[in-house]
Amino acid sequence: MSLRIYNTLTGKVEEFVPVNPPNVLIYTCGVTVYDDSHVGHGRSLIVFDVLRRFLEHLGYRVRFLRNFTDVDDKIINRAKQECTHFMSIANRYIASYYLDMENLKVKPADVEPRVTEHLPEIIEVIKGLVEKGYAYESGGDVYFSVSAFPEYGKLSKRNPEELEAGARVEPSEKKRNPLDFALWKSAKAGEPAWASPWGPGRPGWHTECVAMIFKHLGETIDIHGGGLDLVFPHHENEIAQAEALTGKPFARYWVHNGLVTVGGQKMSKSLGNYVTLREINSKYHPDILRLLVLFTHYRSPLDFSWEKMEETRRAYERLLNSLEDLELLKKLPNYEEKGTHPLFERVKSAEEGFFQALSEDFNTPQALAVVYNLISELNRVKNRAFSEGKISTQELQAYEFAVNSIHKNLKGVFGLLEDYKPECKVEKVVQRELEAGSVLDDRLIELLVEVRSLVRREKVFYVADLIREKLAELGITLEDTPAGTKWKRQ
RNA sequence: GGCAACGUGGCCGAGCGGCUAGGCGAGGGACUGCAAAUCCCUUCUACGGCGGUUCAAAUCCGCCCGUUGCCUCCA
Repeated sequence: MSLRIYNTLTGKVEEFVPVNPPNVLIYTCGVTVYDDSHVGHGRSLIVFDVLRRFLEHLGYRVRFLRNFTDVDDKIINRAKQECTHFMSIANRYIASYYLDMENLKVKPADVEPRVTEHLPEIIEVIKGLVEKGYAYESGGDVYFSVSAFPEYGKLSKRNPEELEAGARVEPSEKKRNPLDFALWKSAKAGEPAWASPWGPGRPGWHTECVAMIFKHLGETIDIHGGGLDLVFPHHENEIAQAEALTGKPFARYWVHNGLVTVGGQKMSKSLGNYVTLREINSKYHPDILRLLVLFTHYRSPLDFSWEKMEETRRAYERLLNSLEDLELLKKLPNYEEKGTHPLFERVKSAEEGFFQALSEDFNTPQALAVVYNLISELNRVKNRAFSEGKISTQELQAYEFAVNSIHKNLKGVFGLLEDYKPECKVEKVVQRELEAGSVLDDRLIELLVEVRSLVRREKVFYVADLIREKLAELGITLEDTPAGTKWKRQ
């Protein structure tokens, strides 16, 4: 099995062929650490986390980089506001970011480089560009000369003349051409600065990624990713610098995820319509956001709402119910049946369909549709077994096979159900804020459930209903099935 | 203004030349002591509009309408 994926550079879905298989080099633009991350960042992180897991599943040896921009205007401004050093702002939000990643179950990158740790490399890149005539020094700043790089605009499908006509590029007397962009900014008073051949200053926005990629991955990488909003100018400018310097393709596949919107508008700090990952995490299990993200194709816009979070939560619980009910089915009386159960074949073809969907431009919604079809099938089996009050050994084995298959793939590739264990209760997975020190520990609930089963058998239903009602008030839901009573925390 | 993308059933959301997406919701039924969970059925001509290509178009082409993104920092 292979992967076909949309390449922003060519505008087509292409066969994925790494430069040096089985190695795959991936770089994604990380965050600028001046504030908490929001759902928009979360989507990007989840998308590339799953893409990486899928490539690993395909047998590739993935080397994955995600950077931190830990010095820029916003960080400096924030530091000024708080009368503190810019590094303490950066460190604070890097710590915050790591906590979000851990909550979201996003695998750490192999290298997570910071701009401030790569000044020599960045200066090297700029020096090289100046020497080759692609960049010029002007009043302590260094600018990349867009006109020196004829292919400028090839990623974002723009041509420089049109961009100039747009006239929204801020004019600067230091620039020769309004499209030229800063590689090095001379330091103003009170700003962080590093020594350079052009005087004290700090790097521009785009060079850091180039320098870090050269250092940790090489001159040509396989996949360069990020949000759609980075295509221009950021990625365009990265290409210009990197390819001007090396004369080699910088990245073979440019992969961009669609943006998160709220009420149709882009989620952003400036509009104030953002929801932080921290808030999501305080209200929902991380799997819910992950599932929400994966229910939409990675290139489409995703409109976030709390209603949608609720819908997704219900869809998630439906999934868990079917997996968990394996334990109930095991309690039913068994009987022998001839031959192998057809469900075995269905599971195998579902698994095939799952990966088939992913290999065609990473179609996670399609893959989930396959999973949910299988879930429906399992529920039909379950329904029949419950109504007959028994299950054949073969069928039970097939059900277990299905549960294991779903669990394995959703966990390994989608990063879902990381902390799901068949013998543990669903609510432990879904429940976010378990009251600390609750007196309602599992053994106590099980005792009540047992007592209730007893009175039900004696048909003293008002007592049974009372127990169920009172437990419900305490957030414990009971469900009676032919194989016994199932309980969960709400 | 320029450059892109998108417009699918009650809502969300795949599909991108012929074949059931899927999720959520709503109504009816089965099961159940009652609930819940689950299953089955239903939700009529689902594919922005108008033309065109084709034996066949949601799917390709053209025009129009609408929404959004990028053009400034942004995942």
